[in-house]
Amino acid sequence: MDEVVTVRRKLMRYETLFHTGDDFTGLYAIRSGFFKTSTCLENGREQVTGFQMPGEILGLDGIFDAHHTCNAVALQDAEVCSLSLDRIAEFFPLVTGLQHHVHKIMSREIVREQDVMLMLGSMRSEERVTAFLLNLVRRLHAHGFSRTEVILQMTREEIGSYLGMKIETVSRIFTRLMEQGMVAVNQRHIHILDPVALRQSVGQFEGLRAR
Amino acid sequence: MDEVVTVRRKLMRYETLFHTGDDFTGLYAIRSGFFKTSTCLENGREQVTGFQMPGEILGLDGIFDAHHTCNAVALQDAEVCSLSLDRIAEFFPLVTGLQHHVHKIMSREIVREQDVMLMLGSMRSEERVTAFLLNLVRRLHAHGFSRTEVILQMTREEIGSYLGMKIETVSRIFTRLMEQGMVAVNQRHIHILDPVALRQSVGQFEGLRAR
DNA sequence: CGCGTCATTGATGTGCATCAAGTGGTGTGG
DNA sequence: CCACACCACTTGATGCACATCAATGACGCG
Repeated sequence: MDEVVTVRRKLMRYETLFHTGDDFTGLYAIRSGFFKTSTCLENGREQVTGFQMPGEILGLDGIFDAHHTCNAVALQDAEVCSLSLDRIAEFFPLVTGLQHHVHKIMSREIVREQDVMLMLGSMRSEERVTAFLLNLVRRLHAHGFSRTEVILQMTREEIGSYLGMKIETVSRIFTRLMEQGMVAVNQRHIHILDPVALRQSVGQFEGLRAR
Repeated sequence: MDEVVTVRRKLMRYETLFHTGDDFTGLYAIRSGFFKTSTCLENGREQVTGFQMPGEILGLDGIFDAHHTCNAVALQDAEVCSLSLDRIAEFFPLVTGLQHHVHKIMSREIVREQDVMLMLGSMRSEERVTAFLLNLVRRLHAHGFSRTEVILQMTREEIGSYLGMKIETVSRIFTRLMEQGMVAVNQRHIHILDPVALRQSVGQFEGLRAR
């Protein structure tokens, strides 16, 4: 895989990796740091479309018409590797299965977004927040972090924008979960106290495929 | 492209093309007929994740872990072509750009789902229905159908499931749009009377990228 | 016709948004 | 070191959009 890495790039907190409308030049593998993607609505407000962490891929949206359709912003100081699709294609005859790997990454993205659609379409707000938290700790744990402690890299506003609810509602739900003893919340520091109860509170969706 | 078509298959109305959990064998290009994709929630209810029409591709969700994660059901008698990804890969050295074409299709799917997420996360229900209608006629028009007349292939229930609202709300919004003179609704026959007003009623989202 | 499915319409309830005020942590300048 | 401002966040009061519950209507089919 190192063969297709063209450039490394460091970003400072709040620096933008690419903007909506930028020419697509290739994908980005996150080596360190935490990102958000968002799109700008007409009225100037932004809607967060996803959060990405080390080990994940950014930029798949730009392949379609060679332009990006969202903004990608680092929420922490971060480092990424540029991957050129051309290089991947070039190496394909040699590295059988690499092409297939790209398909898998894209398919996973499609499936994941279907899960978010499901969540937005049919969960109540408390279920969305718990699903969000559980998804976050699972992905972090997959990369070696704690499965009970999270330090959120995003504001309540960004969480709300992603989950389709207002900042006040996010806040109220955090306090409610705290009152029920499921989590301990202190600023952006979240301690998962009762993962079983959390999963139950996601309700009929606890069966959502883990990824 | 004909080279990668392995099999044609005819389906009757309400017949299932693939189920959740089925082994992934390849993609399907819709030649005729109208499909829905859905996933089953724990309690047995279903959530519709998309509608597909001739010229579109089904099955991208199955690439990730070689199993499908949703059901695809024909809403009309339909015909599809099976496309084997292996065959595509096999032909890749010969047909340069075909691989890239697959990437584009997958990227478009990712971008489209981001739009649905946006819609579910930040539109009110009247905006969702109008956005849904406009999206439908645009896609149909792209395939040679009228841009003012639609015959819905799905029930109100399925529309509601897709848009994240209840059947009664869907119904009320259709009558409201009719009262405002934007559309004429007769059962599943929809006549777009005032596309300009419809687009305005989508509000700040009229700028959503057309695809 | 009588039944089943799908859709419409009305009455009522509730979850979340909205509006508004207050808290606490952090940084800055006097 | 404190006063002040600023920001992210919390908390409370009120309103509205949509869900829920219930009844009725329209169409197709045996």
